[in-house]
Amino acid sequence: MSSIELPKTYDPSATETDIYRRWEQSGFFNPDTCVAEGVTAADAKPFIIAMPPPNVTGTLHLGHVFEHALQDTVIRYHRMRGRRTLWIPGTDHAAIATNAKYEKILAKEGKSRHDFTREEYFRQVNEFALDNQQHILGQLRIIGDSVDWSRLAFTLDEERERAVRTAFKRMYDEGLIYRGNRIVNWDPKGQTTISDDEIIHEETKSSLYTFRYAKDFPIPIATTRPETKVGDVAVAVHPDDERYRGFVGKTYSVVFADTPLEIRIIADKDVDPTYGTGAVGVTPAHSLIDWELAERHDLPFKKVINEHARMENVSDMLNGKKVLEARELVVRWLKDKGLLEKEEEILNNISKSDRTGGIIEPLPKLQWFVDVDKEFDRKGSPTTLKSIMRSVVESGDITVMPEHFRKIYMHWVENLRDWCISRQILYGHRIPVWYRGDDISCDLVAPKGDGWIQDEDTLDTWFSSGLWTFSTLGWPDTTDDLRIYHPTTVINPGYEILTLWVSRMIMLSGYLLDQIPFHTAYFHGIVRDKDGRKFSKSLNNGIDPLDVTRSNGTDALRMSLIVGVGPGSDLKFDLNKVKGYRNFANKLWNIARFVLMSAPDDVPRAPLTEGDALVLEKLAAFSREVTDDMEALRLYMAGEKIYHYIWHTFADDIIEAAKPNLKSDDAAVRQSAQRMLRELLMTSLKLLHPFMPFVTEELWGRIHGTDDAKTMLMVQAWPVVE
RNA sequence: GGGUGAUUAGCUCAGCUGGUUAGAGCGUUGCAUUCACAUUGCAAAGGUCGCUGGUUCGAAUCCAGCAUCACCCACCA
Repeated sequence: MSSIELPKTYDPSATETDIYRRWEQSGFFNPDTCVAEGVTAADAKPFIIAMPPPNVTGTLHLGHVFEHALQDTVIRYHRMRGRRTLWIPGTDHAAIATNAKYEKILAKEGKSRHDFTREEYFRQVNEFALDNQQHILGQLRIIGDSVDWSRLAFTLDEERERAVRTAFKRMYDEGLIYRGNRIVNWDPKGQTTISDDEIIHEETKSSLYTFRYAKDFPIPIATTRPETKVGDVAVAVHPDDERYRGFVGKTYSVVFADTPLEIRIIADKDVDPTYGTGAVGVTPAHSLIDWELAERHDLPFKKVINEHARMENVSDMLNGKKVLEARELVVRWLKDKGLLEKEEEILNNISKSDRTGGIIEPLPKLQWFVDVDKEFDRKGSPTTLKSIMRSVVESGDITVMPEHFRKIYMHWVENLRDWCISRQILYGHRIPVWYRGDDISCDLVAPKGDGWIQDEDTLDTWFSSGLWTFSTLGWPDTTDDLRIYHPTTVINPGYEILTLWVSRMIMLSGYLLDQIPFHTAYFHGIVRDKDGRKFSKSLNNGIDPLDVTRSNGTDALRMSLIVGVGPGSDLKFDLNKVKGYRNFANKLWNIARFVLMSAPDDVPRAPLTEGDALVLEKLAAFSREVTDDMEALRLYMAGEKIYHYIWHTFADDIIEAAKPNLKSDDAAVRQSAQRMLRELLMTSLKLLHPFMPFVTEELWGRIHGTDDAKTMLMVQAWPVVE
């Protein structure tokens, strides 16, 4: 073999694009191709990750690189391990977020969604989304994702639409999806309902007002939202409260803020007699707890706030006023009439929409829900969606990493309420239900005949992503893909979507397939800036990962995000750490340079000296140790160990010790050293490849040639077989 | 109000089921360098492992309590 000359330094920008192209063209990202080409055994154990689909209109941020570095490292390891390895890529239509983004664009042009027909508007948003998709998919290539592009999916494409409608219909037919008039979280800014999990709470100072509806009203009540009190129908007290017992059952007619009210006094044990005045003004239309109270006591409800957060159905004084204005007016009215007994400052939580920041108004609306407590038959015994979600985690069928998220999950499941899945935006999966007069039809397609009108609402984006692990594999058809690749092996999302996404996958996969969606849920944390703050537009502390990649190489960035970051823990992004791994890539480059210069000839059969044999034995033991870490998903450990071995054992100790032997007069000593160093280099490249795929593949190609795709490092056998 | 996690060198973090002088990277200081690599090498300084008790022959590691920080959940009117 002729000697190979390497430049003195490694230049990632000169090689990465070409290497990715070579990987992609080989077809080996697709496990079926690996089997067909004999790279992977046909009966190999499968290993599958369904990528958490990034928002279709998003741009790549460090959080993505972190998440994808973890997944790609795991995927590459298992592929080299000989497993039938599939990483499914895709994007999420992110209904509300995408819709909001597009409406902003329209607003800039002085237009709104009302300027278009529903179909035209949808077409435009979808086109916008798919244009953007190309952008983010290109970025995933830059960071080296070894995903099977032939299985690319989008949560709102035709195949996924069929899956969504099938899932909806099955659940509808079984009574697990129902339409009901209930209090929902209304976002006046986004003009849509949202689920409980899309709400964020912000602690704020508010005033707590204690007052009476009228002079002759016997019980004072307290509230932070006086304007809603025009919707009151009752006052609830604790049944054992001596102060108020005598009034229970009576009804009072009062005129409150010029609005006539009929207030009944009821007793309910949910009322805390020690808080405030021990009496609650009941506003069934604008408070979930009051709605439930009203149902128990058969009270009417009166809606006084509309979808634009303005007052309605009340006195002229308040009608049409915004909620906050109305609050001031009511307080002034109370003061004028001498009805305000106390005003104090308290801390309480304001609910806002996670997506739009709009202040949530609880409103009664006719919406679609998933019933998590309804019993249905599963193999002859009754169960519920909630109990499916509970049991697979409790039993350990699904492993949760780190373990403490299990508790958080279980606690969340215990307190779960029905899931509101209908949204009043146009971009998303339209509810597959049609109405004609009193007739209703739920099916995959519109019913035959004239006059059927489809439900106007669309589905919560998480409903479609909840089907992700199997909608990407051909479900509802019983495909080979589904048989071979489901359940998937690992899912690797951020812990912030444990409830929004992971729980829904468990629910829907459990119900529709009677399978868990994945065996292990490995949650990662959040990438923060140097000072531990979240990256945000308002702080202007954003870092474009592609800038980091350009100057340091993708490998260095990936490695800096993996080493030393345990499951579930947040990490502070540190450019110096990236630079450290850029230096490491260069160090490896020079190790290879030295080895190829000192051992230009491949002498695999040269007899080993005792010392060199010992080095290789230690290397084998080290490889086994690293393999254990990889199997247990301790990437942060494995990465650090490999780094340390290559730099401080291989380079600092072994190479230095070998130098005299390479110059020895004894040919046997020389050849032994040459063989030992070459084996060390090849094994090091293999061990490091999952973490730093580009530089290792580049070196491998320079040593072994690039003519035959099968010689690529990506598909070489891992140093430890079993 | 309930819950979870964190607290180890100047900084960022490892330290699994308790066992000899507590580790890494970065940073700092000193020295070296025509030798594969200055994107380098060698060496050094630097920690009473948040606090208080307990269990133990022995605890950064287990238990209890406390403190500070962060996060999650919750419709207290």
